[in-house]
Amino acid sequence: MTSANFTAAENAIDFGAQQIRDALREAIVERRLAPGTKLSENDVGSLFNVSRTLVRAALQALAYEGLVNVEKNRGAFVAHPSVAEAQQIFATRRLIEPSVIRDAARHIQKAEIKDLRELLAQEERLTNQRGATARRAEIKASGDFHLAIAAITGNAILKRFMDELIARSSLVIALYGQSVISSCGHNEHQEIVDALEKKDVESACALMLKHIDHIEADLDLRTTKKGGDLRDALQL
Amino acid sequence: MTSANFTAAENAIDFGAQQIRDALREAIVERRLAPGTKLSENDVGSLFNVSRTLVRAALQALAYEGLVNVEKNRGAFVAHPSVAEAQQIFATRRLIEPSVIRDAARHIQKAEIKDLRELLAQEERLTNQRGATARRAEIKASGDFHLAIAAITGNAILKRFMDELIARSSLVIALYGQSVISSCGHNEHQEIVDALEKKDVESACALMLKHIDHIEADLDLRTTKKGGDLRDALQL
DNA sequence: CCTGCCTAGATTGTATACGATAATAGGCAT
DNA sequence: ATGCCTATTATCGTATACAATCTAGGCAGG
Repeated sequence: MTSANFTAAENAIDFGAQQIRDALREAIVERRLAPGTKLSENDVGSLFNVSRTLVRAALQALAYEGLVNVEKNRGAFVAHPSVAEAQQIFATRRLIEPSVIRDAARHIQKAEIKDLRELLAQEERLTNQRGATARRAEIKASGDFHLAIAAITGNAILKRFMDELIARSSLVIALYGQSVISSCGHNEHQEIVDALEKKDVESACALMLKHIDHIEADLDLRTTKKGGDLRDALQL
Repeated sequence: MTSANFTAAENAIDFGAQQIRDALREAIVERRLAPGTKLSENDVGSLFNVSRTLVRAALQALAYEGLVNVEKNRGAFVAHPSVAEAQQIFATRRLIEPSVIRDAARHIQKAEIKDLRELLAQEERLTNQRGATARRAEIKASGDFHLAIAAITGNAILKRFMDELIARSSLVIALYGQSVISSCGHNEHQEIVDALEKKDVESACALMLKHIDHIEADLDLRTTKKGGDLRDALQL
């Protein structure tokens, strides 16, 4: 095997299915891979210097998470959520996240509040930076905030559900988001942490709901499904 | 390969990964496969007359659902939820299902109430039957009731989350359930449907919460994790 | 010039082959 | 008899090979 001049081989890193999955996942969530992009097994495989076997495993996992669609005999594509899916994703978030933050508010400890504040600081830093990479990092950071709250509950299952919802939200925002101001108003995150610190459970809950509403309000879901498909065809 | 006297070969049905996954899933949920049972790739493959490739795909998917654990270089085993996991599963159900039934209560229509009543009738029929197969069908039916409610919301994502929670609940009940009376009190299901029919959202919500509490109360989670592993070793 | 069919190439679906790792059994020393 | 070590075996991890399917481009007919 030509282990000479490939970056992957240079670094001598051996990629497993898990790492491929994570790498693709991150690329999708940070929107470096546009929705609809085809993920050819060969191409991805040669990128990571692994056989199609591992790539397939990674793609199947991502398909289960809803981040890619695998069409039989056609291949895997970065998911392209329909308007209906987008609505369901946010409807689910509205159902779950208030419960999550209630649970988190009960369990939260000082160290965890400090961690959240650090995340906020990181977000602010990125907001003030400019450039594409900073924007991408900001997207991820704003999602990570919601995930950090889910992590506080100590409930691994809930955390995984949130992982999925946040990842898919990122796709929806990529497709239907209007303002460039990525996903989350940073201030709202801050207000939520303030409420958590005061152990004001109801406020935190209400703020979270309003926050989700704001995110969704920034979407343009009026587009008819047909129009979406047409645009899709043009993009491909 | 002795392709002569296997039922799979006789029926000449071609199994795909999806069908293998579903078959295993059903077997696990109906508790025909005890928690801890090893699912060897070779064995499963020869059972379905397919190569390990497809079996692996199915097992990976089930692993993602939390129904099997895959241990590196050791194989896949029917999941054996710890007490902590069991608590998380039910904690998550308590968080989500009230929201689900609230959403369902809003969207529900007459035809769907009728469908639910049919499910109840089916449950009752099975309760009155005796025999192992009837018990297994009853287990599945009682879970299907919760899934049917989730389906009413029309939210595919929520439905999938519930699929996972119900399936894993079945495992937990298999491990820690005390009374033989499987999982759900049938009466409670009926009361919930009654409340739904009256559009009494709050009652339905409260009943559901109480119902989940009852299911969990029937568990014996005092068992130390160590004891569980010991029993596991004996069962194998 | 456009439309429909047909062949060639590319891509996925599945099976198999080989290498790596962990479980197991047997022998040896204590 | 017991405990440790080693050789064997079985199972998993990954790559590759072959079959099936889809896509694209060209050619003939209208």
